Amino acid sequence: MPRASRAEAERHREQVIAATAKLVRTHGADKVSVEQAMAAAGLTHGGFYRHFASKDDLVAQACSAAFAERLADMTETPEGGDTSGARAAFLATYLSARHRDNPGLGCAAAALAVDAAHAEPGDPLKGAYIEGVRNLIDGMERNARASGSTAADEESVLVELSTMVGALVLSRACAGDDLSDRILTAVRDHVLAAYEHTPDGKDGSEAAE
Amino acid sequence: MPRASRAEAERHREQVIAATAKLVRTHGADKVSVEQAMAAAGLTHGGFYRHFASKDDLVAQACSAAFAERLADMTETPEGGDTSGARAAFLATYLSARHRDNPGLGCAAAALAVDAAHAEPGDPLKGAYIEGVRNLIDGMERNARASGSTAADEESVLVELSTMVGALVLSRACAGDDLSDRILTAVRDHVLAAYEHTPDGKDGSEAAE
DNA sequence: TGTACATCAGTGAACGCGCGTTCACTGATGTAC
DNA sequence: TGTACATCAGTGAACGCGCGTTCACTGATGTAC
Repeated sequence: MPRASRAEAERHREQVIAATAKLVRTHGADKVSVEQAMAAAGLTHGGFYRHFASKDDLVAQACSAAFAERLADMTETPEGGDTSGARAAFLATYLSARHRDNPGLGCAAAALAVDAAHAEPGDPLKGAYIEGVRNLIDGMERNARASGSTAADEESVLVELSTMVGALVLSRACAGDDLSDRILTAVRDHVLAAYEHTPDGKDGSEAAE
Repeated sequence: MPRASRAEAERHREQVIAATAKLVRTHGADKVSVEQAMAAAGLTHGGFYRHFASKDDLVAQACSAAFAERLADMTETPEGGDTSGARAAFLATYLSARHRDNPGLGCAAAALAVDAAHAEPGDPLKGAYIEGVRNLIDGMERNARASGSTAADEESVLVELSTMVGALVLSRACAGDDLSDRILTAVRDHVLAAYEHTPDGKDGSEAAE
């Protein structure tokens, strides 16, 4: 494959970013090699630098892409029609065993938090992560307001996000042990219970995909 | 230094573990080299395998040591005499900028969660982490009961731990940005407010070191 | 208590490996006429 | 529309580096007598 058309090259670039977005959430930024990322688009590693300035550049773009995936999911759901149960369903899905066991398709804020924390101030990953979290918080606030929740202020959203991210991160770290499910269940019950006391709150505990 | 006495060798081993417990929380398990760990005891890397079976072995021991440090802190505080404000002080300290900015001296559950999540089932780090979290949860339950809290059941403790770990992890990932402080403050206010409604709850928001 | 010897903590060089990055090269794509 | 040429996406080998691990060696420590 000595020369691809521009359209093909662009598709390759997108494939590499999408694959890296998944790999990076599953294994961590340092465990994904340039070779693996390129192989995901059927390419060898040599052509990497025609697409990206550096590995850090790719990782940052993959981080943004991972956040964007989830944001698309979040804003999609309410379009279905019924907005009342959507939020409960979102929470139940977030705190499901399926989400715990598939970090590659899941929340970037949880999966990349430690990579972002270890990134130096100048690292593009840090910027991409912070922007992603900002957008995520905005999305949660909008959804909370749309569903008529009483807890739509920033503080409530920050607490809720912290609780959910913490539960997911801890349950992944304890995966394989009883404790992992107990954390997920306890937090899911707690967060959902808070919404049964809300105007149009519904029990969505079995609404996960 | 061609041969140290047994007592010296044992002290060296402890120094290496203690230093690694700090390094691993600050930079992540993969970013700490055998050479760095040994240098912390003034040694060269060659003698490493007289102390540890492998790097993974050292990391697992460092993980256990990191959890043990924190548990010692937790059980120490109430001895001071006044148990009522101790828990609020612990929470405020946990959610302080100081804790965020010094992961090397801080909570192992938060700092090592992602490393533990990436560890394979057989990896000794995973076992050490899970045991550490178990002990931490037990300690929190005991403290909650000792302070007469109404939320001393396992479920409440799991929710509280998730919230605190999530807030710390997110605030570290966003360090340098406004958002980082906002997360810490929001969650600190929220968690402390929960204790003002408790029998002997006191406002400990400024009790942090 | 002294002596002779075995043990073993620590050294420093070397190994093999995987990684990010660079580079000369290839040949189809894209463009200028 | 065709031709001639420049561009540049992708290849594969090579680089330098840091890492975990191994090993022959050193010489003080620990022990047996």
